[in-house]
Formats: sequence, structure tokens, C-alpha cells
Amino acid sequence: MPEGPELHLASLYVNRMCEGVLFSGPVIKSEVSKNPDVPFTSEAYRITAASRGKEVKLTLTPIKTDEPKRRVKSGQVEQPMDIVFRFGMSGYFRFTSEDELPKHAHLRFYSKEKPCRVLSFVDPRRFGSWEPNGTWQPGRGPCVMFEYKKFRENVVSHVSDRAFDRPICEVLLNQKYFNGIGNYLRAEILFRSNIPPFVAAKTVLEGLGPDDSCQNENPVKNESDAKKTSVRTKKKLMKHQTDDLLRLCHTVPLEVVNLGGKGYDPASGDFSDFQAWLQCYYVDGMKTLRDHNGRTIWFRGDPGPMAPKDSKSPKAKNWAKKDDDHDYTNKKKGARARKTRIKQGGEMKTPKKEKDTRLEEAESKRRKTGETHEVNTPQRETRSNARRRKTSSVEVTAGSQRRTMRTTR
DNA sequence: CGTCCACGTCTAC
DNA sequence: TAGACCTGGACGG
Repeated sequence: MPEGPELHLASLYVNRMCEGVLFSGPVIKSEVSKNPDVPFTSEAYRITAASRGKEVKLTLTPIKTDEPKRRVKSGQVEQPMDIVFRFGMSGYFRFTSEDELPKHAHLRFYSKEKPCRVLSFVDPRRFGSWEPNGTWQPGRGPCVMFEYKKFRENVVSHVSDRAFDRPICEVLLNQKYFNGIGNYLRAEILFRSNIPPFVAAKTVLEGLGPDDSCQNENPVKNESDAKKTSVRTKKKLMKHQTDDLLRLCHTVPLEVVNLGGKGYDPASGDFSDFQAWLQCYYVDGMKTLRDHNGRTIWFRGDPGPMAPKDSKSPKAKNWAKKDDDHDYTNKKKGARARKTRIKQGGEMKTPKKEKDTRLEEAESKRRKTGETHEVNTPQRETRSNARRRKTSSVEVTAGSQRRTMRTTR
């Protein structure tokens, strides 16, 4: 669960699950973890969480008990402890019974109950880390979601830094300025802003003010006027008024938080809602390139002038769920879900300008806040049906695809 | 079976 | 600007 929204959702999860729960004893680390031991123990303590960008901070607060056991060793009163976590590629929190401990539960907090329960930091790949008595990592910028004003000022006041000479898609992963943005968010943000990924960040950001200019709601007075306005003009207006890149760095991740699911978490039952929300990342028909750091950037249209000349586009695989699944409990059965990914025959893509690949350029609308109802381009559309059994994928693919860009080769 | 790919940092040449 | 650090799922043979 690793970008800003997932970290924040994790903090909400901890606060919800641990509300009113008393924990007790030492904090236990798995044998295999290379992260530091957590030198904390208490007869009774509570756990709360907060997030900032791509970090979560747990606060362990000892509770006064009427036991005479008061003093700890040296007579000191037990102090609260903060532990700051980074999730790497696969970290998340789970609160379970002791006998349902997830595999890879590398740090565990035990409740004071009879059959006790355990809050675990689970991290299969172990790229995650924690720091006892930690603070928000110095060097990481303000949170794009919850410190928007500071985040914006931090970027605007440093646009002349060398860091912004790089392509915008790479700068968006720089946590010194974009704390909380990760690989799927940069794709979604750039897609919505219609900015080519490999344009110098400086170029797209200079000119933006610290105050989120643009407050005037709809400058367009009435329908007739609106209709007369050309699409292109409207686009320009839009961009200026509501969709500048820095604002999208704030609103796009917040959309994920507000989906109410778990965000990017293929194993969760809500994953189809998240998939349906994606407009670019892992979406059928989008292009991919490897950026200068070897990360895959998903985008549509022109890659931009700073695109790596050599880069091969990696091939994506399907996102099929393990299966199972049962309950789609409540949740309207809209049948959304874009299954995901297709793959086109071998090689291609890359910034080569060829005839056919340009089909997709056709659209150019940006749905967003009620806007021109007309086009709306269902484009990527939900490929109905997500849960087909893996074995029969053939038919499904055939039926749902239709129209669509890409056409292999 | 083996290869490739994945939501991210880190530090070493 | 490369690896290193890891596990596991999808896919190919």
C-alpha cells in the first residue's frame, strides 16, 4: 500500500481498529527483519497513528494504571514513544487475532486481552523501515494531501533549483518536493493535466504562483456563451483555473482517499473500485516508457522532448486477483472494473512517430467537474467483468474489447 | 521450471 | 546512474 493515499488510509485503519484497545508488553520484531528493535514496553498503552506524505507515525502512549507498579526501574514514569514507518513497496498494517498473524508480520504490538489481538506491520518484501523515537524524515517535503499550502510554497520557491531541470515525471517522484506522490499518482496526475511526461519540470512549473491562483468559479456566464466557446479555449481556461499541476498533486491523491477502499491493494475486495478510478496507470491502450531511473511511466500521447531515446517499454502483466472473492458485499453491482492490461504483440511503442499509433490522439477531453457533456469519451471503459476465471479469459477479452485504440502492433 | 515485473528508497562506484 | 534490497504473482516454455 505504498503511496500517500495508502499511507493515510493505513493511519485511519490503525486509529479505527485500535480505538479503545489496550496494548501491553514489549513490541516484538520478527527474526528476519533488519530494522531496529523497538525498546518500548508498558503494562498498558494505547496506539494512535498519523500520516504525512509517504510516512506513518505511530504513537504509543502508556496509560496510568492504579497499580503500585508505577516506577520503571529507575523510578521514571513511562514515556510515550513515536515510531515512524516507511512502507517500501509492500508495507501495510493489519489487526488480527494472534492465531491469524499474517505472514511477514515484522513488527507486532500485542493487546492486553485474553485471547489477545495483534497490530502488525506486514511487509513481504521488507523494503519498508521504521525508526523508534523517530520524526518525520528531514528532507521530505510537506504532505501533498494535508499540507497543501506549504507543499505548494515549497515547490514554487525552489523551481529554479537544479532538481527541476529533470523531466516532470521524474521530479514528481522527488520526495523532497512531492512527499506522497508515487508511480501510479504521477501517471494519473500528468494524464489529467495533459502534460507530456518528459518535459522539463521547470518549464511546466515556472509561472505558477504560491497561492493557487484561480478562484473564480465559472467565468462562463451562460449556456449560449459556453456553447460558443471552442473546445480548445475551454481547455485553456480549465487548465488555468482549476487544474494546475500542483493542485492536481493535492486533489488526485485525495480522490483515492475518498474512494473509501484501501487504495492500491490488489488483494483487497475493493480493488475494482480503485481500478475503475485509474485513468492511465496500467490502463489498456496507454503507452509506457522506462524513465531515467528505470521506473515505468504510463502516459498518453506525446512523451515530450526529454524522453529517453533508448528505453524499451516494459510489458505489463494482468492484474487478476487470486480469485476467491466471494463477497462483493454491498457495493452496487455496477460491474465496473477494468480488468487490466492487455498487451500488445511484441515491441513497439517507444517514441517513434508512426502513422497508426496516433489514433488515440483522437480524444482530448477531460471530463472532470461537470463539463461539456458531449464527448466524454468512454475510452478506456471498464471492461465489464473482472472476475472471469482465468481459464476462460479468451472469450472475455474478445467480447469486451472492441473499439479501442491500440490494435496491437 | 525460469524470467519479468511490481505502490520505494538507499549507498556505493 | 547502476545496483542492492526482497517476496510473490503472471506468464512463457
